[in-house]
Formats: sequence, structure tokens, C-alpha cells
Amino acid sequence: MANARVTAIDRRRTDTRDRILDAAEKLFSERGYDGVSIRDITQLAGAGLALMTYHFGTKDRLFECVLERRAEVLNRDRLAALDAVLARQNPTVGELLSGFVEPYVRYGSGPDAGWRHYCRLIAIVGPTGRWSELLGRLFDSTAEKFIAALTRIEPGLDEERATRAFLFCVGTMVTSFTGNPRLDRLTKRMAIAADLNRTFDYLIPFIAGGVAAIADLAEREAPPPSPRRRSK
Amino acid sequence: MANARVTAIDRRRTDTRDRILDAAEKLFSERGYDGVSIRDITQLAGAGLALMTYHFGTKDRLFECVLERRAEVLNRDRLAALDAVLARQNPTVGELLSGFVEPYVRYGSGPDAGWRHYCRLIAIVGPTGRWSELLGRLFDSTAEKFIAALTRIEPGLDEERATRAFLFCVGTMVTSFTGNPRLDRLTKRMAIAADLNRTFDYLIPFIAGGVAAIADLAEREAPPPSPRRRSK
DNA sequence: GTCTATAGGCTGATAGAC
DNA sequence: GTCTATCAGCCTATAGAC
Repeated sequence: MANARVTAIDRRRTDTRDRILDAAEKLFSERGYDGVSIRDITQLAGAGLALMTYHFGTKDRLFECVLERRAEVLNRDRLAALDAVLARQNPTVGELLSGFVEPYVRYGSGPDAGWRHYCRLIAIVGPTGRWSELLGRLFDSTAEKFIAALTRIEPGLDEERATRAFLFCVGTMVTSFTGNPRLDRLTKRMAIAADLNRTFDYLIPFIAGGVAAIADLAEREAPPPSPRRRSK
Repeated sequence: MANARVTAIDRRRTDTRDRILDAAEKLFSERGYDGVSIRDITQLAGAGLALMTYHFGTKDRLFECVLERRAEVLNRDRLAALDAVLARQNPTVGELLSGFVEPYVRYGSGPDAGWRHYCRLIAIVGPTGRWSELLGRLFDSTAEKFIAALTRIEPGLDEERATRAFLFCVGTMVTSFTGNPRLDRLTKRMAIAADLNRTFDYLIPFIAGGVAAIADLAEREAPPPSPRRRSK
């Protein structure tokens, strides 16, 4: 009996906490951090205003918890894809990048609205710079592994070039998934921005071609510090 | 005498109006629309709170005026570069894209702080979607001309593919110029995000290689009128 | 054109009852 | 855990003196 009650209380607590996270995730992804008030969030969550403070302390901390909640899952999927790619005989840059992008696209266009909001939130929050430290803490470790793999698969990329190329890829990826209505306008509705899977079919060739171009650039250059590469 | 006084008044008016625009441009580019109050702006501009209302009416309208102020100059430079590229014998995709990106980079990394703020503002404001209509009104006309030129220079690109490729390029461009500290972190300061000119040296090959990859993709496929590609 | 003063409402965060 | 009530301060926008 006592156990049953505790369980019920715990579940209720968890439910409310998650409902607040869900509401925050949705609203932050639509209007950004400063465009949403705690009142908006708790109201959408069907909870009293004070419950945000009770569960998260401050609005800042709530935002961090939203970003933290799904980061580990995203990293796990990406790293699993990385392992799978590296286990192949001759992995290509396109396969490697696809391993990084595909989980993001899959969650970002899948049936779970929370995940869709989360992926969009990451996309709009990165460029502001305000949460750079948080995003780095959550995603830099995985990014480093992909960058290291890039330098191994593509000999034309040293660490700086691989990092630059990787960040170009990430930038292209996130801006492609904000559901930009500009694509609809400029193609006169021949393409629909909301069709992320179709965008994915173009995104991978684009970023793979971009990375290859940077690798070729490096090979044509004279090796500035050490002559580890043949000229011409 | 009367003329001199009117001139003086006009100049003072213009000065204050421009000072408010400058302050708004700077603060909006740092914290986004909702992260800045009218008080912040007028205080930085050294003007009373009510002067924003007098000169611009509402905060929304002020924001629009900030974005409008330099758009025409940017479009003019880009279109001039487009004409120059198309006047050549065999213009390349890289030259065309460079004509679009170079003015943005030049202003965004030049000596004029206002222009640097403006370019950063464009970068952080696009992904939110909130100002999509305004941005479209300001920049879509120029974008359409570059997309049309892409389809002419690169026969592998039909209108949809050219538009998709172009928007990938724009996304890569803007995210590269938010001064992302992640580049500094991940390269252990081998690269500095603030060095936009150096980033430019990698950006052009990256996006040119990406566009070429999409063009090659198109050429390997069945021609446009025929069976539509499955969207996974 | 520019100012001060202020209206009317929303903000993040807290106190205390239950 | 959850609520209502409330704080002190900030918000956009306006009124009216100069």
C-alpha cells in the first residue's frame, strides 16, 4: 500500500515534469528562448506556474534540461552508425556523413512530435551563440569522433580541414531542417521544405561533394608545415 | 536663415534615427529580436525611449527598417558580380557562387561595424522563420537570378535542383559567419572562427563541390519529365 | 525632435497553504 | 507536488510639456 502510493506519486511527478519539458521543447523550438515565457510553458503543460521552479529552478535550467533530454539518444545513434561505417571495407565520406545526418533526419521527420521539435530547436538555437557552451558539452564529443574518422577515411583532410568541412556539413544540415518556406516559394511549390526525406536525398551528395572538394584542395596545395604529402 | 535651420534640424533628425538603427542592428545581432528591449536600444543610441516610437512606430517596424537599410546595397553588389560572371566566356559554378558570397563576406568581415552586425543579424534571423516573409521580400528577387544563372551554367541542374543547391549554399554561408566558437574549440584554436576571410577560402570550394555533386547526381538519373525519384 | 512621466500588462521568481 | 497569491521589476506604447 505504501509502495503503491509512492509509485503513484512518483509517476505523477514524472508525468508533470515531462509534460513541462514537452511544452518547453515545443514552444522554444517555435519562438526561441526569449520568445517564450514560463507562463506560456506551464499553461500548455496544464500545470501551475510555480511547478517550473519546483522541478527545474530557473528558466535557464529548464532550457538546458530540454536540450539534455534527448542528446544522449542522438549521440548513441550517431556513434552506432559511425562504428558500422568504420567496420566496412572501404567506407566512403558519404557513408560517414550519412551516419551523422541520418539519425537527426529520422527523428526530425519521424512520428514523434517531441523529437521533431527537438531537432528544430537545435537548428534555431545553434547560430545564436548563446548556448554554445551547452551545445558543445552535449555534442562536441561525438563531433570529434566523426572528425577523426574523416581524417582517416579521406587522406586529403588534416585536422583543421576536417573540422572546417564537418562544421560546414552541420551548418548545411541544420539550416535544411528548419522547414524554411523559402524553398517552397523559390521553387513555386515544386519542392516542399517539410518533405525532409527528399531534402535528405540531396543533402548527402551536397555535403559529400563539398568535403571531397576541400580534400582535393588540400592535395593540390603545397604542404605548409611538413612535407608529408607529395607535391602536384 | 530659415533654410539653414531646417537643414540643421533635418540633420539632427537623421542622425538620431540612424543612431537608433545602428544600436538596434548591433543589439539584435547579438541577442535576437526578443532578447532586446526598446530601452536597451534607445539607451545605447543615447536617445529617449519615446524616440523609437516617433521614428519607427513599433519595435517590429524598427526591426524591419534595420533589415531593409542595407539590403539594397547587398543586392546591388551581388547582381553586379552576377553580371560580371555571366559576361565571361565560360563562367564556372564556383565563380557564380563566389559572386553571391563575396559581398556578404566582404561586408561581414570589413571595417564597418554596422555592416558586420547586419551580416550576423541575417545569419541568426533566417532560421527562426519569424521574418521569412520580410527576408523573402528583400532577397528573393536576387536569389532567383542566381538560381536561373545556375541552371544555365550547369546543365545538370533543373530549377528544383538549382534551388535546393542554392539554398544549401546560403545555409552553409550564413552558419559559417556567426562566429561560431565551436570551430575554435574543435580545432584547439588551430582555426579561428572570427577569421572570416580564411573561412571564405574553404567555403567556396565546399559549396561549389556540393553543387557539382548535385548536378552529377541529376545527370546520372532519368531525365526530368520521366519517373519521379522515390523519396525513401 | 526630444524629453519625462506614466499607463497597463507581462516577466521570472518566491511564499505559504494544502 | 501542486496550487494561489504576490513581489519587484521590466515590457511596449502613449501623452503631453518644451
